[in-house]
Amino acid sequence: MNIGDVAERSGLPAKTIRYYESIGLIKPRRGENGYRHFDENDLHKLAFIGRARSLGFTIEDCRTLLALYQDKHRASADVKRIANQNLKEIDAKIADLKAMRATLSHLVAECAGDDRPDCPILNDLGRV
Amino acid sequence: MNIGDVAERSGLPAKTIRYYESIGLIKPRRGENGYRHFDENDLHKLAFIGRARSLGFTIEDCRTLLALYQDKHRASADVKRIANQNLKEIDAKIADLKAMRATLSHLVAECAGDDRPDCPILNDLGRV
DNA sequence: ATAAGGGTTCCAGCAGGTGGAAGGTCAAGG
DNA sequence: CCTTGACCTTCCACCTGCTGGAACCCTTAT
Repeated sequence: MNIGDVAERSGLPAKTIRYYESIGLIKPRRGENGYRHFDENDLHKLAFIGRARSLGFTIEDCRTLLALYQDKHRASADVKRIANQNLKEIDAKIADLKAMRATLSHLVAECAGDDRPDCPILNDLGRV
Repeated sequence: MNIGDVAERSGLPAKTIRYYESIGLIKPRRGENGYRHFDENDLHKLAFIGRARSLGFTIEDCRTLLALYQDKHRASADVKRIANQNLKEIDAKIADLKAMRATLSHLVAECAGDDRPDCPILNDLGRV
């Protein structure tokens, strides 16, 4: 299939697919007319990358995971290690966001109808 | 204080602080010798930006949040609306991260993590 | 024949920095 | 007084992960 078909089926923009080829993530064949030609394996790989990216894996993670995906003799432990690392990073981000949310919502509550110049909340937000 | 001091105290690299000046987030004074000179207010702003950035806020978000942070007469409907908008965005980010986390942790739990080639994480990622 | 709707290339640019070169400044030690 | 080394300055290039646009070729239908 052409890039438009595989774009639709994988959910990735054609531009992004060309970019992925340019960095060597996929290697579609070329037809007589120069058009890229994608097979089912390419489609699976693209869907794989798209999903991994949406789960927060970097391109380099994707490269590693794809190699493991293609390697029939890989150990699942390798994959699990990468996924667990990602999980840790997600947890850290959630914790940080929750802390920020608490601070901001407190600020909103304190802010209402109060025009005193000195605000302890602002001091807290900017604390070093 | 000089950029090195404020870098250490804010936890931001000196390079990043110069970049923040270049885009107008902070405006440190300059000494006779051309060195940037930072006061406590600059330091607080930098610490604030650093925290907001680490939570996934864009630079433009930071600009808005800083205005909120600096506004001594912030007891207005406008300021409250901005803060509430940011709260909504935080909530959306938390929800996204939680969804990502749920998917990943489910996959990690399913994965044996041993040296066998069968890995549910990769199987799931390869779904079209 | 022509127009629409694919496809191709390359070049530029976004956010948000980071690294390095080339050079100016300052305080301490010999 | 001079040198050394740690600081500071500017500028320009590079990074990730795309995205947009120009300029052009290919295919198909009318």
